[in-house]
Amino acid sequence: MMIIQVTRLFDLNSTLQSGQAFRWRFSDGWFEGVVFGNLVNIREISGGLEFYSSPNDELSFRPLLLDYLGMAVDLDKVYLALSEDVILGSAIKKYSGMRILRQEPWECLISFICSSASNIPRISKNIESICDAFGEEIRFGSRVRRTFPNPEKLASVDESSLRELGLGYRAGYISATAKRVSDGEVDFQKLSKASYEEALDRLVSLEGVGDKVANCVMLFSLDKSQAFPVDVWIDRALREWYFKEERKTVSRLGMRLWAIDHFGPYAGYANQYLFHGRRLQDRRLQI
DNA sequence: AGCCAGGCCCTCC
DNA sequence: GGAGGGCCTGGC
Repeated sequence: MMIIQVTRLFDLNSTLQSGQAFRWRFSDGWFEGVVFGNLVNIREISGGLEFYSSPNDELSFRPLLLDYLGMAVDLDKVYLALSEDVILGSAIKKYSGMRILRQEPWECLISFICSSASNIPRISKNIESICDAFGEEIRFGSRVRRTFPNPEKLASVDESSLRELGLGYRAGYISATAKRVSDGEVDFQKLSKASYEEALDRLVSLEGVGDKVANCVMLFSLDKSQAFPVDVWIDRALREWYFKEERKTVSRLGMRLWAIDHFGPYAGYANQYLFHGRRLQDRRLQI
């Protein structure tokens, strides 16, 4: 067990339950998840975080965890840049401390390929099934979870066995993308350093990856804070809160271009707050 | 029963 | 270039 003192603004709940990542489970006041090959239990305590990790010891895992949680970013600076926008200002106040995760790109990519025409419970189930079938076991006391399988592993299984997991038509996309990634066609390290446009071009060349999915991957795993994924929720939020007067309909691509221009280098944070706010406004949200 | 979902891809205009 | 239909599966 280890306790981390956190002086920075942070809210674990909204960070882990705002649809960015799909392997966190909440029970008895703790979140349990699998990141960087570790089974992790974490909870927020006053003034900080308490966590367990396995198989790595907490001392060596701590920097990875903080990085994953997006703790390197100065949220006050982000808020300062965004809060001129009145609508965002109130969302920021409401969900203060919600951070953008920095996830592992490969898992993030496949997760959002799975997200197409789906919903969070199903996506979570799909990802967990993939791990159960092809990942490697990790134990922590009596708890057992499995890692997310690497590109080589997923490239080696055939599409039909993915379909059997209930992935539907996404199985073909996953299979094709896994092959291209394991062939070395995509270098996530490189994409993380590349420009937004360069990374976008590369990602949308993959099967099952369009503008929305690519922007999710860039925002949640490739350090592109201006990335602005436009899904149905953002579509609604912008239409209702920003384009109320507009007569003609704006396309999703148009929305993304507008948003990056309007919100600037932290458009991705704006996206996350708008997304979260608009979803919570609906009753029947499935967390 | 039939529609629609955290989209993408293909076809056709 | 952009609108429209099809696509797996599950839930209402």
